[in-house]
Amino acid sequence: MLVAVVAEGAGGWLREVDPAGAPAGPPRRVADLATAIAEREAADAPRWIWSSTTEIYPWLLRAGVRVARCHDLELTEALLLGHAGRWGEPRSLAAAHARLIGAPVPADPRPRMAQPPGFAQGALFEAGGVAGGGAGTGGAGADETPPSAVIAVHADQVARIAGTAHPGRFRLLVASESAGALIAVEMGHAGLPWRADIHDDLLRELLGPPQPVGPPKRLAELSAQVNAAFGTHGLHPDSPAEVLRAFARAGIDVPNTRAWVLRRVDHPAVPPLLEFKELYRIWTAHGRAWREAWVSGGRFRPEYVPGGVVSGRWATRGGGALQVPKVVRRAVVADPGWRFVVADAGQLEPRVLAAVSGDARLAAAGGAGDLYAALAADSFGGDRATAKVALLGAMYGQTGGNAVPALAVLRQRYPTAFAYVESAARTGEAGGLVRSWLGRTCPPPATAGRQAGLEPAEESGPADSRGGASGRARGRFTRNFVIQATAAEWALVLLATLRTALVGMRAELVLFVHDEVGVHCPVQEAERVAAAVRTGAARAGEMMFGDTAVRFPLDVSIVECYADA
DNA sequence: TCCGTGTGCGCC
DNA sequence: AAAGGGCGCACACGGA
Repeated sequence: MLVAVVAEGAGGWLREVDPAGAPAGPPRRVADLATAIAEREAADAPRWIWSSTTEIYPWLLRAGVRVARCHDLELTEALLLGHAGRWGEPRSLAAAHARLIGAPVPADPRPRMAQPPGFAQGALFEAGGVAGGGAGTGGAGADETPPSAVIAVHADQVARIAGTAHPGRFRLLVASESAGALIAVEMGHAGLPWRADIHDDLLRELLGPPQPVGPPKRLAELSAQVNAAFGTHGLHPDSPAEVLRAFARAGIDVPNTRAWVLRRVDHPAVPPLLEFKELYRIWTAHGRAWREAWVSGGRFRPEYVPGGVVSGRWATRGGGALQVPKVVRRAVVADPGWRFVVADAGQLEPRVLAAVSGDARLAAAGGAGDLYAALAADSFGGDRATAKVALLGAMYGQTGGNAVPALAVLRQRYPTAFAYVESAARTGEAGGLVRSWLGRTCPPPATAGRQAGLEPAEESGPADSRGGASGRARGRFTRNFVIQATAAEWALVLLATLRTALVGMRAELVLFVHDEVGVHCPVQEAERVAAAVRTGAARAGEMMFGDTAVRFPLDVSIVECYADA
């Protein structure tokens, strides 16, 4: 069953909807929306249709209400607009409804910086003007009684989904995207356990004791060593311009000061410079200031943004939760008597390539525990490293360097898989659109390929098909998109499946980094959680690709500290 | 002083 | 000749 919902102050409106999207009962006004949703959830757990999980669900969670399923109209609208090649059009409920009735389409509101507790609800959830201020709508036609806009847009989306290239897959995409939105809010609500005392010890160990003024001791020492090596005073090692000038004075010409460039430079300033860069990074990006901003009550609470990346990967708004340096993960420690179950999907992207391309030979390799080893045994004379470079090169668009002979082997031995990524690249170079397995669509060149900025008067279209730099860049982008976006879908399906499996346990999802999930649970539940995550991975493969030889093995560990995973 | 851009590195 | 995809974040820099 489906129930459309719209908030209005602390209350709201509910109305049953049938699978085709038509109203299946009268609209019902409730004074206490959270309680009404909780009661209905306990009764038969319908799929809730609402404008935006990000807006409504934090408020429900704070009221102690969890839901099993939803249909997020905004996220779905974005997926459908993208599928139709209309990237960038407003996707709010108000905009979708305006398009539907031929009214002027309002722009999407700017993403807010942060959401303080008790953020106003009300007008957020209904299309502009439709709610009409609640009680005042008595004189309007019945069709405009809330949640009429929610119902109308949902019905329209159901119809548009049916018109996509693979409706069954697209439905799975919409369901997992919506589930991901629920999970993102729940993860932000739960937070990642974070031990401030260990974090402090770690910072002191790496950076030395804090100084009354300026950087910690170790950083000051390294800075002095760099200056001594250059014969300078007051040079700031984090200033690329100053470092470049210093190298130039020493007769060393480097294009930039990136670590991998400096590593090949023979000069006494290089070792302390490299160490400085590494530690300075930790001090500025994950030091005390960071912790005071993002860690509270023993939990790191970033804000996740599902679908924040065009490929469908999540992003974060503040806190950098997807880039916590490995050394800093020592501060992520389970509560007493609890554990982390951390699962990492190994070799996910090459396995996805094997599955989506339907290359039987590559799929056979993908049925093994180590895909690269199987690939090496099959076609590279047992040379695993070369096999890996070749496959990664094919997926990222590398065509030169050491990988050339290996790529030729790949092309000859796995022509179907090779053709899959080559086709995606050619489509992108010609200005076309490519899609993930479930139907997420890449942005058009006007949006995505702006980097090189060489575009003359002709905007989109096959302007670059003859091979300009920006055309090739877009080819690499679309080549990778079909893989990365499908891998993101697999991870999302796994996450949604796992979430359902955890219902009834005390276990909580607390971590999701592209192809890695983490669950915080009592030690007694750890084995059950580990089994659930393995089952989830197998289910995700089946739900996405049906009967395929490709396996998606997980590396699962049960640890007290995230750094040990 | 403010703010947009560039640089460089963290993660996958 | 070589040629790598996607992000977030903090700082330095430089123009307004």
